[in-house]
Amino acid sequence: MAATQPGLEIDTGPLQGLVGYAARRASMVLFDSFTQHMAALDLRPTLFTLLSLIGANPGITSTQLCTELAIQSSNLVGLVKQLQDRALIRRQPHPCDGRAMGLHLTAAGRALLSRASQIAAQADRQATAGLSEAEVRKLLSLLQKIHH
Amino acid sequence: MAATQPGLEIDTGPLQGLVGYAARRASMVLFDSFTQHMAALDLRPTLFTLLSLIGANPGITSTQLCTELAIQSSNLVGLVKQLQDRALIRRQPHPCDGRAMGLHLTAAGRALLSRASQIAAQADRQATAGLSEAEVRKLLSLLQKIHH
DNA sequence: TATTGTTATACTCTATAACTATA
DNA sequence: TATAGTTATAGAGTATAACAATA
Repeated sequence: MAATQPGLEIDTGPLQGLVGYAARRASMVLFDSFTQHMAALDLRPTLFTLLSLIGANPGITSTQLCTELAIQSSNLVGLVKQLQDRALIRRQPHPCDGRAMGLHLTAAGRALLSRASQIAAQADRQATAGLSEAEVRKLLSLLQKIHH
Repeated sequence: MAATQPGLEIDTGPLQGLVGYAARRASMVLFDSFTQHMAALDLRPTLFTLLSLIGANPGITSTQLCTELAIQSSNLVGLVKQLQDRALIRRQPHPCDGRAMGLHLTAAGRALLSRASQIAAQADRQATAGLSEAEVRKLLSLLQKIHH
């Protein structure tokens, strides 16, 4: 007999009531949906996030991105380099701070972001297909309350 | 003048309406709270999850854990080894499948899980302190709808 | 043949420390 | 002295492929 009996229910024990566990599992579902939908554009969630923020905030600096996304500046370097190597962004000296570089989308970056935004919205809708529109809005609002 | 002006608002652009982005950011807050509260017990979220599932399902196998948590079996090996090295679990031959090993908590594992469960609940409450009890229940329900 | 568990490997993400150039 | 950005490095998390033992 096989050890794994498909019908057997697993008790999640003390994990059941934890928002942290539920949020992590839901994030995995959303992440998988995003990755599958975005495969053709070769954009991981992190790169899409960066592209979105640079697109919406032309001239934003690495430090500002780090603060907004709560990531370490040392970890941002490679990500920005990837976007630059793919010619999706360009770096310009900051007008009033010689240490900083402002980040801007290229035309290719704008085009990719436009397509990627639509795909990300589709991936999001698919992963939340079991929820009504009102539930999605409520969920967004509750998650944002935790973040801010 | 510094490039980063603290008062300047960042536009999150197309990320604003994405449940995936909101869930990831909320997960980060919950993860940080968990890590801080659990530092004394030296339990990462993953190890706590494993300990919880083994505690609630004595004799559970690696394959069952992998299915439940949606992780690869090759990645589970090291995690189980850590728990075993810390004498929190023991492995017993499965009664009716010579290939499988049933996982069980030791007395030390039960004691640690008991303390850790309380701390995890505290961490969860702190990260969701901005929500009412009804909102937390609603949030849990919506997140679980996405997962299942 | 299929499944359980394992090793090896590689890529991503994350965290820390040390460094440079400029403010 | 503090800040913007970089390099190097190490620890987790995650993915695939290949394998031995057993079903």
